[in-house]
Amino acid sequence: MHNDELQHPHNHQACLEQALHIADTICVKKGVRLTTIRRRILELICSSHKAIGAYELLDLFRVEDAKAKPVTIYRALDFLITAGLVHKIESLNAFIGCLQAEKQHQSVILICDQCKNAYELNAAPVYESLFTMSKKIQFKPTSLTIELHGLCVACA
Amino acid sequence: MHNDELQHPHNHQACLEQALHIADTICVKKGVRLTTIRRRILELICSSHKAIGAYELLDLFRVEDAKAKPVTIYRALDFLITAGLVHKIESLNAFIGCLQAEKQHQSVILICDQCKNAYELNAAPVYESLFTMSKKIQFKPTSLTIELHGLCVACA
DNA sequence: CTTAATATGTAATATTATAACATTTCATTT
DNA sequence: AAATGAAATGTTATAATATTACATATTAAG
Ligand SMILES: [Zn+2]
Ligand SMILES: [Zn+2]
Ligand SMILES: [Zn+2]
Ligand SMILES: [Zn+2]
Repeated sequence: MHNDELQHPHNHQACLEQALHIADTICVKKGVRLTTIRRRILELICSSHKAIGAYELLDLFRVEDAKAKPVTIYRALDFLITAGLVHKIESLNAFIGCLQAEKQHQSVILICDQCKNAYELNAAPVYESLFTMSKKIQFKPTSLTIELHGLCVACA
Repeated sequence: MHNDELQHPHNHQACLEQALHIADTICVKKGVRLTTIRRRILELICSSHKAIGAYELLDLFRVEDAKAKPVTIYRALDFLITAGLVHKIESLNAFIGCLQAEKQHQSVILICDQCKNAYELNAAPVYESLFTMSKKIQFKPTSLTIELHGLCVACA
């Protein structure tokens, strides 16, 4: 999966399968359990590149499990985010699957406000620059959120 | 007001007065109305450098107007944010006053997760870098959120 | 003063997220 | 295989954040 594929039609079935396969591998490696529920919710999130909200996810999940509750979704999200398989987009209160969870990455999220597709772009120099700046003022960084809204090439 | 003042004791009364004065000026220049409510809410936000939530703000505002409702706060926030006088910190669902509203600025927000102080640091090169990246993939940026969490020098 | 636009009041509700405690499932030890 | 303890899930309730809709009041302009 390359970044540019996300802006164009692509074989998304393969894209999804890869994400799930990587998730399996990572969870085995980390010794954590990608249970049926967790895996299914990851699958729902990765079923497109659009950012999806927790309650949208709940609606989808309820197709199979009519009496699922919000906390089911939030627990799975918590697990998936901690495992690095999903990212929260703070400015949307929505979630996307990570397509490069297997490797350490320093990414920014680009969000098309028209089509809602969101994807990560590697931006190591940006992180470098920010960490250098914070070092100068003796600020100890722990986590960084970078979200760029706009219009993708397809929607512009 | 210099950035480093925010990490150290400073004359915050002057800091607050300056923020309100700049707000007055900007609203006159823009031909918008900084009403009593709006100005008071800005004053409450700027009463410290800690990020403050809408309902915290409501509690403070209710000391003077016992029957104020959430929408009063959200309307004022909407106005103040549009005017560039306040920024929302997406990763906290909280708000801070902007100390450089009079000039165009490209800033990142540094948030100390211990003391909750949050302040803006100019980071034009970071914006440059991100805009260059997005240009390459023909993404048209409209807005950018950069929030760096960590520990400030006082809390480390 | 009248008018139209803007701001505020008021009530209800939508959306996002977590707390608390019971029960079940799973892996490990005996 | 049974006992144990930890992790996951079920269930109910509620907290926290934010908006909609419509009525009334205030303001600026003609
Ligand atoms: Zn990622
Ligand atoms: Zn788009
Ligand atoms: Zn100050
Ligand atoms: Zn600012």
